[in-house]
Order: sequence, then structure tokens, then C-alpha cells
Amino acid sequence: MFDLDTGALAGPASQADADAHPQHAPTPHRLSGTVVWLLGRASLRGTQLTRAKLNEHGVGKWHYAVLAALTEFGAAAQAELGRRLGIDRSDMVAILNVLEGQGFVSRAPDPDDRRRNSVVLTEAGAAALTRFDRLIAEADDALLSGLSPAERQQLVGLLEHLIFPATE
Amino acid sequence: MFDLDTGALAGPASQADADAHPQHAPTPHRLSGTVVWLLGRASLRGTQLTRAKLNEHGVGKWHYAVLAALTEFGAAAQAELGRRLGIDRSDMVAILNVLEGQGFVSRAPDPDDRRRNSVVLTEAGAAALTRFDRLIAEADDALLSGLSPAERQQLVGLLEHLIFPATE
DNA sequence: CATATATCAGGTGCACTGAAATGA
DNA sequence: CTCATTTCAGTGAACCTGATATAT
Repeated sequence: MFDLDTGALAGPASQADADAHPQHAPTPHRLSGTVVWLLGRASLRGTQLTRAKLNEHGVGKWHYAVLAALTEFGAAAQAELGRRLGIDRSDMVAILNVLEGQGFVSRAPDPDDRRRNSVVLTEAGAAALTRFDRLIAEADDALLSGLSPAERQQLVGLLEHLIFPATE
Repeated sequence: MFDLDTGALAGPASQADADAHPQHAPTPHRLSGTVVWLLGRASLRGTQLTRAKLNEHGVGKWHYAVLAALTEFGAAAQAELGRRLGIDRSDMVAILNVLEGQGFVSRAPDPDDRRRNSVVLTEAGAAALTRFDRLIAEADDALLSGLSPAERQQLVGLLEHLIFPATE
């Protein structure tokens, strides 16, 4: 039947000789062989690195994403921002509250459609984005430290292909 | 919703037909150019696919991971399982409560070290794992549907290299 | 004494849902 | 009335920390 290993590591109660950490047990092949698990591990590492950097500046990854979208595509309504970045309408409210509180964006009702809030990047927001860009690049670099430049490029291409299937 | 997908596949219909800037910009380059963001998107898609399948059977990804570890490496204490899988000791309790409630594992104090719970896979657990294996494979396949077999292999290799820097 | 294990009690970020109020 | 936008209230899985009781 299923073996009751009584310890799996060593035999009878001899753990006191912790002199050499036997490198952590390997990962089950059922996990390490699937892309979903590998992506989850890699993504977790990435978010940890990114969060560690951004948290010191009082923002998270979504705040960075919003600033980036506003810089690259100009002012937009909240719903439009959410659609573009994949942020839920409900979370967008809280994200913009923080950004507005820090003076990085301003919300003003759109005169053409007063349901909408036109979210505009401020000068302070643009300056902050410039600072954050470096942090993100550092996190990305730390995450990819084990890969050669060619491998990094390969990885980016594969992930883009995976996320945007139809785009050439 | 379409939070996870391209974000602009069908669009909200006639809303944006009168836009002054026809150039549609799916994702800010600051995001799509970084690996951390790409990994986050891909991982989210993967977890959604996986969760959708596993939820119908009343389990999550961690429950699957525990069953996989028990099958491949035999019975183990909770702390050992957590170390191997990257699950926090605190979450492991809740995960095993579910698995034990479903009869997939059993917890019994280790006679050699009575601090430990020896977690053992039951026959029902082994049978469940066999079912879950197919679901995970399906989710993985759906996630990778846009990649060729060669590209999939490439991606797996790169991710393994990224997660386990010192490949032994 | 110190260490390890299992458990409980939280906190946080994030994905997500439902419903309300407002306006097109 | 129908639909879109913003906001609020709340759920749930994951990640994480601290503290406690028990055993080594």
C-alpha cells in the first residue's frame, strides 16, 4: 500500500546532526513539467522583486501601469484605462484614489460625457513615472539575471506570442 | 469579463466609433516590454484556466500540488511538504483540512517524532490525482494553444532556467 | 535552554461580483 | 428604457507575519 515512511528524510529520529542542509527536496515532476506551474513560480518571483522596489515609493504595480498608459496614450476615462490594462473597474477607483492623493493624476469630469472622469497625468506624475521606470528595469534585470541576452529576447518573444496570439 | 484577455478584442461597440485617434494601442510598451508584466499576464491566464477546471472538483492548485508531492515522494510531514512546494505553513493547515475532509489524505502523528503529522495519500486521493492530472494537462494545453511544440519546449526550458538558476 | 512542528489569528494585495447612483 | 460609467460593499484565493502549545 502506501508506504508510511516514518520520516522520509532520515531514519529513526536522527535529525540533530543538521550539519549540511541537504538541498531542498526536488519539485514534483507533475508541477515542474507544466507551464502553468512554472509561470506561477516565475511570476511570483517577479512580483516580489517589483513590489519590493515600488513599495518604497508608496505605489504598486497597477499604479505604475496607469501612469504608463497615461503617458503613452494620453488622458483617458477610468473604464478605458481598465480595459486597456486589464484592471477591474472596481479596483481602478482605489488605484486612482492613491494616485490622485499623491498628486500624480487628476480626475475631472469629461465635458463631452459627464459620466466619465478624464484622468490626466500631472507633471509630478510624469516625473514619478521616470523614477519608477528605473525600478522596474532593475527588477526585470534581477529576475532575468540567470539568462543570457539571447535567452531573454527569446523569452519575451514567446510570452508575447502566448499572450497576444494573433498579433504578428 | 474580458479583464484577462487582450482588453480590446471586440470593444464596447459603438462607443469608440467617433474617436479622434484611430490608432488603437492595446498595451503600453513600458508594460509589454518587461518580463515581469508579461509573466504576470501569462500566469494569470494559466491560473484562471487551471482554477476553472479544478474548482468543479472542489479543490485548488495547492491541493493538487500536495497530492502530486505525496504520490511522487511518499508520505511527509506538513512542514516538509510546505518546504518542497513553497506553501506557507499556515496555509498548509487549511489545505490539508480540505484534503482530509474529502478523504484524499490522512493525518497521523509520526511515532518517531510526535511533533509531526505524517500526511499519507489515500487510495481515494491517488484516484483523484489521476483525474486532476488530465485537467491540468488540458489547462496547460489551452494556455499553450498558440505555440508550436518546439516553442513550448523552448518556453519550458527558459522558465526552468529562470526558476532554478543552478541547474544541477 | 534552544529548536522544530502544527495550529490559530490576523493583515495585505489582487482578481472578481453585485448593486447603486448618475448621465448619455 | 437601455446602456455605460463611476463608486461602494463585499467575497475569495494567495502570500505573509506573529504568537502559542507541544515535543525534541
